[in-house]
Amino acid sequence: MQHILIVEDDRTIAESIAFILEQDSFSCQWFDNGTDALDYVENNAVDLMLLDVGLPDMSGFDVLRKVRVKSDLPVVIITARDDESDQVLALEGLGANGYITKPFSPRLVVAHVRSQLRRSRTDKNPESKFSINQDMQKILFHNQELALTQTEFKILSHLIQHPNRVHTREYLMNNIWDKPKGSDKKTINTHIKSIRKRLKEIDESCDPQKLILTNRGIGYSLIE
Amino acid sequence: MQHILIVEDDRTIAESIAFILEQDSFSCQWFDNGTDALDYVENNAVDLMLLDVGLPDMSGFDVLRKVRVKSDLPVVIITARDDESDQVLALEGLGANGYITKPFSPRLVVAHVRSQLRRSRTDKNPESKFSINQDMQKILFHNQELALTQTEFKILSHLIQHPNRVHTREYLMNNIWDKPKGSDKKTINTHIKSIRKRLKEIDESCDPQKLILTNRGIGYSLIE
DNA sequence: AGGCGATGTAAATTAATGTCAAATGTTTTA
DNA sequence: TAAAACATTTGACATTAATTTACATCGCCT
Repeated sequence: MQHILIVEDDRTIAESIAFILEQDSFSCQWFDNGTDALDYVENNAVDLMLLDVGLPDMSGFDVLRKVRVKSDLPVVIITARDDESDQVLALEGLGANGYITKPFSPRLVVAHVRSQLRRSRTDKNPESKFSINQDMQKILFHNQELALTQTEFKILSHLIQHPNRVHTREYLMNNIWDKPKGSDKKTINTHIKSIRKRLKEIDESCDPQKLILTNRGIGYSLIE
Repeated sequence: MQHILIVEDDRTIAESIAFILEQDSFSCQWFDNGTDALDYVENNAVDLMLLDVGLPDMSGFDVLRKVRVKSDLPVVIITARDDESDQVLALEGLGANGYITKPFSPRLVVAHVRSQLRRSRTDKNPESKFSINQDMQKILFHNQELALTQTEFKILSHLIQHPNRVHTREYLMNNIWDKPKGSDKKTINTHIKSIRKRLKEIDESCDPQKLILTNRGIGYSLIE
């Protein structure tokens, strides 16, 4: 499932966007200010950011600038000002990926989101060794079913859905399954170990440590 | 040089767009109808298509549909009708990548084009020998991956992000990784040394001492 | 020449992760 | 409901990697 970050200080607007995005099977996280949003982006796997320009603590343009220092995250600007020079600045100067002017229907937002995410999907390797059946809670590896527990399923499917990037232990533990904060970080090691073991069971010749990479000091990542 | 296809039946508009795109060092090809444009797309290397909806022979939406059968070419729709449902259809249903409503300034068109063609910050700074992949916490040097430890990564990415200026040992040690103050300053030498070694491993012919400069008595700086 | 920093090597220290088994929690089943 | 079966968490310990320290030597700059 793809995860959308909504940064918008108008609660009503944010909620209507979130509502329709969730209907379209995106997951959402909402912040009403830039500071919290930037903090969240740093530590969580966000697929796209919807960013209002008029925020209480800082301009959305400043938020975008700060995001762009570190990442290529698709950012779609939402603004009440229909000013062409703002749009040029955002798209060309600051690296925004899309621009929507208020008023807009939530449907239009979804259209922009899908349009932006379509490309990154095609960038991804279509012939992954894995395939996920969310309904059945099953993952196929080389077309063979992996016997995974609940937690293992959650971890592995998250890694598969966001391959080629590092996921910190904190992130996995706090967001993938709801562990109280400050839990023993070694728990995740055990799960990873058993996921690797199960991969090996199916493909004796594979090197599970190269499929699920340990990024020392950071976390784990799945390589495609 | 990137090649833009303009499909627009209004000669004046097409020419003004082409003019400013060419100023921005894109090359352009113009057609005033869908049929010729589709034919051209089939047989030429086009990087992006600017597509008017109102064409004499067929709707721009039909052109887009036909393009999408075969390719993921970025297509930006240009239209005189500011109709939200059209926009939703184009972006979500037909797979358009951008949407501009008339009237618009040529500058805005360029902004959209650039926004669509921008991939990663990697090629934004093509002169730089380095690119940082924050997702994987990896640094590429001449497009080859550097095998860095955490501390080395932190130091080098800091140097890359603030090139051409001197960073004192104290600064690096206190800000990049939290060492207690008054630690042995030679620690940093060892890290720099090993970073240089890894640069040399990738590019035997390079002189790591000129890339990462020692500023005697002060600290280190990365030269671009 | 003298001093500062670079380099190479190595060892000691510290930290992160892997591994295993036992303890705890949860669900299923008889 | 109790026992069994399974899932998850935890802690102890082993293993591996990263970091720091130390020391000998070399070379450059003033």
